[in-house]
Parts: sequence; structure tokens; C-alpha cells
Amino acid sequence: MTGDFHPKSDFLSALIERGFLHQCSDLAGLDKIARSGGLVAYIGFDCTAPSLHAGSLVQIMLLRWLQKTGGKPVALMGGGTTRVGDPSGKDTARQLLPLETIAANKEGIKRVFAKFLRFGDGMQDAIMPDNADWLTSLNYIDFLRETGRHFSVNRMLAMDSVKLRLERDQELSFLEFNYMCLQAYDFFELYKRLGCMLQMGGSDQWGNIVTGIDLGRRMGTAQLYGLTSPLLTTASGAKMGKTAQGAIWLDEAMLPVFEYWQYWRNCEDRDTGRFLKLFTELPLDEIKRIELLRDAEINEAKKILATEATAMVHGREAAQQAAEAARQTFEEDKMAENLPAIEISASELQAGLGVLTAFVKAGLAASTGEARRQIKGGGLKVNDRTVTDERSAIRQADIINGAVKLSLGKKRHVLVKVT
RNA sequence: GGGGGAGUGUCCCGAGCGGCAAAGGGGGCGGACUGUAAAUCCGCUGGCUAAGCCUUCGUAGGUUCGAGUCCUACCUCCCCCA
Repeated sequence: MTGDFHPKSDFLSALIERGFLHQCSDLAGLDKIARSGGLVAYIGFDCTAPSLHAGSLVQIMLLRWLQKTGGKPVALMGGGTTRVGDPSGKDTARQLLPLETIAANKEGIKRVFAKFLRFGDGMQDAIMPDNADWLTSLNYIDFLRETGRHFSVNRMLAMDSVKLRLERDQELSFLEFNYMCLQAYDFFELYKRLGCMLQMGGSDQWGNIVTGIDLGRRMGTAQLYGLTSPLLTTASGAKMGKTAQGAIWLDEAMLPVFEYWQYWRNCEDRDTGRFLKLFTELPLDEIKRIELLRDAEINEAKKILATEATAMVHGREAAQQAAEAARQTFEEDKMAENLPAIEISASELQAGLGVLTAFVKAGLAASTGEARRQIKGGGLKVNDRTVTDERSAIRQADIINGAVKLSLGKKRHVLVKVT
């Protein structure tokens, strides 16, 4: 889509070179504004989960690049719109969340952003408004008269988010149908309040973004712009940021740093270069050099990816500890200190801790039944020795430096520390 | 409002003459091979104090020695007519 366009602004150059750009309403026009400095742009985040996960990382990085290249990022919290629920890309309506949950989720999301953006009152400092501030006080009739008259139902029916639902005979409630109107109104409001000229988002947001630009035109704003990032999947088609174990949370309390590091370390060969560009800030020429690594050597590239991506979220020190823990675990077969850990008391150990229970406690097996099956399949290890007898127990003799290492398969390891 | 159809293992899709912990597939997990990759092959894929016991087929009742399967009511969804 970028074709032969050669942007002059640092912002668009970075986005295009690194693979962040999917669609843009007007590249040349946006380039001009970005070049003149002080571009204010926003991305909306719904407060549907207690934190953000790797699936939102592209969006977060968009805002980060904006700030790095002289713009002002606006991370809009959807405290209001989350009460409605975005139908885009979904077959069925999401359950409505209680207001307290939305508020709590918002706090969790704030903590994530604090790591990626510099907040404050300065020109280029990021801010984080909440659309609940203006949406919840809207008066229905006034809103319809002032804003609603500008929305064409004909056109809204043609939008993918709506059309797909209708075509598949899936219920679309009036509540959800209104989502895009509210999102469009957000854009207008942010333009008024902050001079925000650009809304960004994932490619599934294109329709909603264009609706906002359109509303702006009818309500007398300056020309607004929209830009979307590609919807990321791994090379084999899986959604970014989710695994069977759960989401790849950007919050240490929800996903240990070691496992975050492992997520990137275990990406597919074909994804390595692409991910380095999107999820690290290494200079492009350096990435180009790393990308050339092939076969077993590509593992070095993945380690760099893992450490850089982890450093971005959890800090460099934690990232290096994770890298070191992985090195000791996988390359030296040693018991690394910084693996995820659980604690048990000495008396519990004394009382006798069966292997089955131990693996369940460590979260490596969902039930003793599963632990039993894994033992039959040869998948469980205690201190790197395969467990063969499901009736065996963890003994004092297994404790090395105050801990035992439990492993499920080759990759998942948990330390049980005796306190 | 009238007529017809469907809801199955808490990841999904889906078979299921009254003996069913319930076929098959996808996904996932483990093993082998590798490079902590991909592809491929093999195994596993309700719970538990485990030769036994307990809980599962939209919900609640009923028939039966025995119900996912038959009957009744209810809920939800879809299709056709109005």
C-alpha cells in the first residue's frame, strides 16, 4: 500500500521501514503534518482485561515511535466505550463488564503504558485520557441531534464490522451498533481538546477510524487522518500474543519475565526479522545484519530478539537475568536461580510431598490426573531426572541450594523453593 | 402469531440402534528427530484418596434395572410462513 511513497517525516519513515503500516487515509498529507512537528495522535484501548498482552504491542510501539519522532502520543482509555463493546471482528457480543472491573482493568493498563511512554505535562509528553469523561455525560437527544445526524446508517451497514455480522445472521445489538459512533465521537472530542489529528489502530479498526474522520469533516474539524497497522499473526497463522497457556501478558505479576523472554525466544524462524523490526528498537542496519543468520545460527538472532523485547517491557536487568536463566537451563543443564518459582514450607516437605501434587502446585499440571499421564509419556522431570514412578516423593535429598527444579517437557521449568 | 430444525466432553467442529466416560477431526500437551525453529512420526487429551469411586451431553422433571438416546415442560438459537 505504501507503493513508491517516500516519506520525509521521521515518523512515517520509521513506521514504513519497520513494517508498522497497513493503510493510511492520506500518506502525503499526514507526512506533511508530521514533518511540521507536534503531531498529536491517539490510539484507543478498551479496558476489557486487567493488563495488555503482546497482541497490543504493535499499537503500543506505534505510540512509542510517535513520541520518539517528536509527536505527542495519546493513549485513550476506553472507560466509556468498554461499557458498550466493540463488535469489530467478533461473531458475538462480549459480555458486558461490571463498572468496577473496567476501572480496575484501566489501572492495570496504565501500569503497562508507564513503561513505554514518557508521561507528563510537556508538549511531547504522553497523556492518557479516558473517554468515560465525555461519553458518560452525553445527553441522548442532544447527541443524536448534534452528532447522530451525521452518521449514515446506509454506510454503517456496509462496514465490515457490521456487514459480516449481518451476512452470517449473527445477532448485532443496537448497543454494539453504536460503538463506532462513540469511537468516531472520541476522535472529534480529542481534536477539540488536544488538536489530535491522527487516529491509529489495528487494521480491524479501519472502518471505525474512517467514520471518525468523516464525522470530523461534517462537524467542521480540520482534515483528520487515519492509519492502521497490519493485523499480526505468526508465520504459521496463530494470533500474536496468545498461547494455549494463556495470553503473553505485559505484566510481571501475570506472566513471569522468564516466560515472556521464552515467548520471543521460541518464535518461528520466519518471524525473527519481522519481529526484530516491530518489537525492538535496534537500528535497522543492525537488524539487517542479524537477519542474515541462518539455520542454527538464527538462534542467536532469537536471543537478541528475546532480550531486547523483554528489556522494553521489564527493563534491561530483568531481561538479562531471564537470558542468563535460559542459558544456564538450556545450554548448561544447570539449575538457574531466576526461573519462575513457587515456595513451600519445610514442614510440608517433611510431611511428604508426592510428585503428582508437587507438579500440580507448581502449575505444570492442571490435575494429578494430568501429572500421571505426563509421567506415562515421560514428560516430567525432577532435577533433570525423568520421573518414572508416580508414587515417588520429593525428598530432602532432592533439595539443592534450597530448591528443587521441576520440569514439564524441555521448556517449562519451575523451582520449588523451601522456606 | 403459525410450522420446521438445533443445542454433545467448559478450546472448537462434530458422530452417537436405551448399557456411554461417549466415534472422528482440529487445536493443545508430551515423546522421537532437530537448533528451545518448521515439517514429520508416535502417545496422551473429565476429576479423585484410582483394579474402585465421583461428575459430564441446553435446564428441570418423568418412564426404565439402566437415558446423550424415549416422554413432558421450560430456556436459547436458527429456518420458513405471517
